[in-house]
Amino acid sequence: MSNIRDLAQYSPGGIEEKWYKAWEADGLFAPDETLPGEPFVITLPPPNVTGILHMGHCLGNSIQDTLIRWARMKGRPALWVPGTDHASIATEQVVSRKMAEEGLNKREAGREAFLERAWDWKELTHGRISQQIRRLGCSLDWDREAFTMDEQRNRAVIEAFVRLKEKGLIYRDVYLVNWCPHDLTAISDDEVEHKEVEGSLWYMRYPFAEGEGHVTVATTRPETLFGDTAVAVHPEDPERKHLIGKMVKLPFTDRIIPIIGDHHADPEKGTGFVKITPAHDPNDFEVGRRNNLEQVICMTPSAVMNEKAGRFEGLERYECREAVVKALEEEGLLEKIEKHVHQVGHHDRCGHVIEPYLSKQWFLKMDELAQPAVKAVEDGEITLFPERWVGVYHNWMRNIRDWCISRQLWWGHRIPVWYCAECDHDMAGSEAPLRCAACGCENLKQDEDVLDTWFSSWLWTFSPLGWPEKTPDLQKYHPTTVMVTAADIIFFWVARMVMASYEFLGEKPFGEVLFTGIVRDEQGRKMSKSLGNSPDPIDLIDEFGADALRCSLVMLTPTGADILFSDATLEVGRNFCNKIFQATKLVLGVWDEAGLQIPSDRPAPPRTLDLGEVGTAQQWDAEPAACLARLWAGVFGGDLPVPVQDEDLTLEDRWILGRLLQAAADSDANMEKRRLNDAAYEVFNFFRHDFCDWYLEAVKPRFRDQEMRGVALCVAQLNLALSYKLLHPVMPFITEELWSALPASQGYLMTSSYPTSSVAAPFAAERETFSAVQEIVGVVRNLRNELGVQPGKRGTAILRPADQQGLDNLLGCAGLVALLAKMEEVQVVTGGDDPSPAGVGVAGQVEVFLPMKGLVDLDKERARLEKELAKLEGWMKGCRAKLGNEKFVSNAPDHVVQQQKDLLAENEGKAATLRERLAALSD
RNA sequence: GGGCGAUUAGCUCAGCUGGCUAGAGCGCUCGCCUCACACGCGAGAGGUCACUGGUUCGAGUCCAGUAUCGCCCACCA
Repeated sequence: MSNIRDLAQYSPGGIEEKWYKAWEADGLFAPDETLPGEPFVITLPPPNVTGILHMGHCLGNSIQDTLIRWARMKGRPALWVPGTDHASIATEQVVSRKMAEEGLNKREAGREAFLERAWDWKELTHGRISQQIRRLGCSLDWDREAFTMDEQRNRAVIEAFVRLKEKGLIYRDVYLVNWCPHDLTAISDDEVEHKEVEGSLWYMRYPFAEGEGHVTVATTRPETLFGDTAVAVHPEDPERKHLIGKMVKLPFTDRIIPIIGDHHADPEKGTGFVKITPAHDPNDFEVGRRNNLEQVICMTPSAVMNEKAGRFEGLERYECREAVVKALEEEGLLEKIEKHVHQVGHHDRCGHVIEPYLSKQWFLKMDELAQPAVKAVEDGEITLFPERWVGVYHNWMRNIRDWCISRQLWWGHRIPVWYCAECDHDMAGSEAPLRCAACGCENLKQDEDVLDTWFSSWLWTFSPLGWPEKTPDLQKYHPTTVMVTAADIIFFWVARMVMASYEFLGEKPFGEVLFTGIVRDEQGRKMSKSLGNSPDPIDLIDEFGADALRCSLVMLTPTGADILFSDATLEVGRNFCNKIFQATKLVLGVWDEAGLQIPSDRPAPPRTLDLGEVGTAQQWDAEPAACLARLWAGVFGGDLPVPVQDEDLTLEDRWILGRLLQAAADSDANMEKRRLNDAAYEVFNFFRHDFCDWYLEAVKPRFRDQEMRGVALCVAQLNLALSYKLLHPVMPFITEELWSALPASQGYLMTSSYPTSSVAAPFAAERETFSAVQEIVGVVRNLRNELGVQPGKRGTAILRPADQQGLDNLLGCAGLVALLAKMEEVQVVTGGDDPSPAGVGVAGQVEVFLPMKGLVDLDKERARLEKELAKLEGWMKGCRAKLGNEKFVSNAPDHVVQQQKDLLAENEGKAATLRERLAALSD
């Protein structure tokens, strides 16, 4: 970026595309198999090909890319496998809707035509989605891209189905399933969303078949009475058990049904009598099985009453409900109506009320599959983060129910089962069999239905790696390292992936699961397409840049909590990008003026960078120049462009190097702990506050000095370079761009080293001195502001340390204090009378005077001092009480006690100064 | 009905193993276009850490309970 000095502000436009293309063209997204480290592998949770990506995807993808880039830089073969999900029912709905908009009907068009449309749609959305992912900067290995319904994945699905069927875990049964009358398909338990609904409880009378009287049953669904085949009472119900065996007449029909005894009936609930509708209620279905009751279906698949409803035939279920209630009332069979709030199941995809419906479906037995999956999490073989999800996971696993895997849809993996037209024998396989294995006839027909979309997703850690073939990828990269996903699909997906991997490969699918929060808008609503409150990430990237978006998302994402998202949060990231840019601009400008030369034939820097090998704290302290040279070689390769002696390294140089190495170590430690937000914040704060606000301000005079600037430039450039390295996983584009602009850099930042460290940061003494300087500068600035000194007015500040050691430390810092506090002169004195009139403050053990030549408003100054003194005294009172408490002194660790003593002494000194000052002012 | 989470400055949230005179960003107030940056710099104001008890020398941090909000699970009498 030769024009870096010409740009007023950082602008990501163009830069992002440029680098993404370059990375891809140079093959940097593929795992570098020459690296010795342990592979780091993620399979991207495949987005649905239903539309475009939303903010939730951006969050998850940013986190994954951050992890992958970090691991890659640390020298591990890093593989991130892209893919998309066919999303059976969701896509089918979208495509049907599109067709409806054109006046077409899915069923009239037919299966083939519909599938053609669906594939077209898939092509379109896939293109859009992969474009979005690229814009975000995700370093996915596109050569390994997979689609849950492509040929390879189809083979995997069929293989899985056939194996499970042969094992006897897949069975077909007539069962009461969750049926969506809108989409006309069965769905799994997990796709049912329970919502609270204000309904009513209707008390209906069923007259005895013989004689007078009736029983009263309470129901929330009067329309299902046409499916009733019994009334149940508890077998030990003393009030009612004598009625068992009697018959009652079902209103509006000519049927009579028995009163039976079944423990499902609760004497305490309702009237104690329960109508039993085996074909329309899950409990009643069980009761019916236990008691061999007839199953009477009284609705069509669309939830319209059928011929069993007599004169109510043809009414939609809710119309029928009203009509039945009215009719009951007219006939005196309605005893009462109560308001009743209850949970009603809705289809999570279309929102329609689920109808429990009797139909023949394929199921997968789950309890056996769940065993190893439970054990893996119990044993810590797989860790879930945040940990609280472990309980949720186990609770589901231990109460697992069989999975209904067939769907009455077209878009999906067609169930690989063929039925014999003669004997109804069924055969599973990857291809159509020639003849029936049972009777030999050749009239075979494939199942019309498709598999639940999650039946392909649950293979996702290994199907993209080539399973069922034993590919090299599968051997090298499975189990994967980490799965990053939102917790709302822990059952649909995460739990099932664990089961599938143990079942088919005998090993875990991943070592850890990282649950992200849900992205919400400013009102706290979940961002969703239906609400229309999710911005198009492309628009945000256009406006703020991908780095800004990623940076804001990662910094805002605490450990798995939901995050509120708004444009304001993006400004943080954008502004930070500009800050990095500006700091670089300053350093490069000075570099150019200095005309320092970097030899072009220097060696390349090593692929890994262990800061501990560069120097321990002791080595840095003893021979800083040598350590600096090693750090330079580790980051840039080759030698420092200027000779550096130990004494060339100033206080601020040593301080910033110490802080830099500390930030690097902390940042990596936080990445290891998956506290990405802390890692990002660490560098953010280091760069913005330590490096820009203090270091760059402190070295500006040296930057203007021909003799001095060489060393400062080297230190500054190292700080920039290491900051880029630390920030690259989160903000890949701007860091790559600025890295390439550094005179000393070589190669791609993306595949350069990420610093690691296990040693303490150096320059402890210098860091202490510098923070004393910071405190003094703070006090001077505060005095200037509080006393209303004009900004342009540079006066004299007088520092009076408490002791000789303080004096020695400070003598060399006077210039630095003057520079940073914008004073003409800073004097360091011992003893003597207080300068007066002057503003007074205390920084640690140092008294700070700002002589004001009669300009001070005495009342204002007194008030200021009193306020400060009061605050101090309040604290000291508490502290003395603590130190006076024998138990504290004997029980608390020594360093804590000592720390309190030191603080007290310091504050007592401060208070004394303030009191003296107050007394002087009162004279 | 069962379970989980949240409750800290006006707003959004950090605060990981108890030692904090409780932090950040945004917003607000005051002063600055200081030769990298107004997407900026400097200085401030602002909090009984939801409530009640307990453990402890010491609790925002641990325990018990209460309240409010949110989420998940559960067979819709």
